[in-house]
Amino acid sequence: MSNAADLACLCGKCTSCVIYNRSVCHVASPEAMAQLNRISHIRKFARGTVIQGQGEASDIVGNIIEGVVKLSSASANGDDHIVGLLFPSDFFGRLFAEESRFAYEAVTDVTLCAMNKSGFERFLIDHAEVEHEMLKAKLDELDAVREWAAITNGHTTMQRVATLLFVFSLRSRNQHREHGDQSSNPVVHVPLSRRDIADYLGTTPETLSRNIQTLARAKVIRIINAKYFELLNAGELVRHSGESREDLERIAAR
Amino acid sequence: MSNAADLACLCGKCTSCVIYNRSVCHVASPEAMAQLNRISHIRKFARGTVIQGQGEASDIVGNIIEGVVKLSSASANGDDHIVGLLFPSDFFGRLFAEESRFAYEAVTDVTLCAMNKSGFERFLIDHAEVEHEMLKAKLDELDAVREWAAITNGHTTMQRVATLLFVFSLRSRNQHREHGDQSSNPVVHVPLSRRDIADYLGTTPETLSRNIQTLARAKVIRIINAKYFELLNAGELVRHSGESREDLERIAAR
DNA sequence: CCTGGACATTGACAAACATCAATGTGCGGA
DNA sequence: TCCGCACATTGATGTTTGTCAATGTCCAGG
Repeated sequence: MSNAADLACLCGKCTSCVIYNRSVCHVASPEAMAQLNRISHIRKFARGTVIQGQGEASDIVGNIIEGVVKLSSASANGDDHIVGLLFPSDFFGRLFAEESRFAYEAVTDVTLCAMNKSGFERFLIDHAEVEHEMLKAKLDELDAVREWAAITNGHTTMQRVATLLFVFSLRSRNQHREHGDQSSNPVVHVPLSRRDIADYLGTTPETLSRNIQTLARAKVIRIINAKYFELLNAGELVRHSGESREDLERIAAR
Repeated sequence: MSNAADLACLCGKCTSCVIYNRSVCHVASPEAMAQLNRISHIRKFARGTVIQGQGEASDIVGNIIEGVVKLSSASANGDDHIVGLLFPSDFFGRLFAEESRFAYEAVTDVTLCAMNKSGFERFLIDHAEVEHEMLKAKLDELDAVREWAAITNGHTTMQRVATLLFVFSLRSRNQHREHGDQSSNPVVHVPLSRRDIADYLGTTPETLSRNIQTLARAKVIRIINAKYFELLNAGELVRHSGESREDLERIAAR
């Protein structure tokens, strides 16, 4: 069927889940949590796995525990575009629809807290407080998608590249700080291939590469390897993005 | 305060409202409907009015009865982009947030079924069935925004222009048919200025105009005036859009 | 350790697009 | 009705970007 390894739920009580505080689950009552424990199970998907194809029946939903999932749409003429990226604690899948409008693909190895779609839909009927939280999360997501659309739309490729790098630098800040070297420059981890980044930014790998190299030559970043960058001059990166720092921080916070 | 004329609710019972069947209200019970009648009132805004500014406190929500509202975002460097258009039966405003991330502006004269934001939020607590419908609507909207982002992102300006014209032709089909002349070609009404269309498509008025004129020279459309077009060759328009007809119809249905 | 293949980079060129500037057009107010 | 102003169109030009092709680099598997 799928490349996923199905396991029994290993997370014990949801309250000890690593993403509990950031996911919609945190508003669930103890009774609701117990029911969530019953209907959810951990599933792992290897990097590159198409978890759900575009137009396929939507039958699995849940929260991302670990890894990055890309949401993409292929148009009639063949080229596909990434319309969203999902990170740990983001909700995965499409509720209340027969099929998924977009393809979900694991960009890194992914761990999912998965539930049967209709099972979770039934759960929501009895737990309006979770559905309420879901609505709030989706309203936030809607703003974020629109905001990202405004960025990819009217800006130069350089501005989009700078925006993406800076936003990812804010997101990976915590990980970096765990290493304890506050003195050195931040390290930005972008777990996407050049093609995926290009698809996300609405450009080509060639144009993207040229812009990254330009930033490197200008000593704004240093390319450690294809997926890791050292941020040498955050102020310059913000300047290249054409956005205000506050806007960038709001985008990163999502 | 605002340019709006405030009136007592003229729509009588919500069940006779012109957008009742398409709005979230249609799932409300008689009791809920009575309460909606109490907390809502009709407001009218003249073309060009900024109903809610970007970053302003969000205090008014509701349904659009008539007219078109644009949702736009101005970035730090000054240029603004239209990230969405709202049509009759669409929900207006941002629930569960202190301020609005985007500016709402009346593109045509607009009639709104308006409610106080916190009043409607309190209403939703007691009426989970309406909140449930709201969630479904927002999930659909999320798909639509992502789909539109995919279109504006990786396509040429001509493809975006053709897509917009064809989608608007499907939306204004009903209006046209009311005139009774099924024999003649469909008339497409685009109630936006060239600048607004350009902002929506992520291009400039000049490039937009050139593409429209190219379509006219190719006898795909005929320009009646700045906001009305006669559709001479729908098949060719679809071809220029680079999308399949099914995809375009789904986008139009929203 | 070597090798093959996928991925990233670089170069040269053509196409699409934005910009600046000028001209045309239509609508509403005097 | 006429006028003025905002809006739409058209033209000329430079920049950005996509495309095609070649080369370089990194990593996994033998």
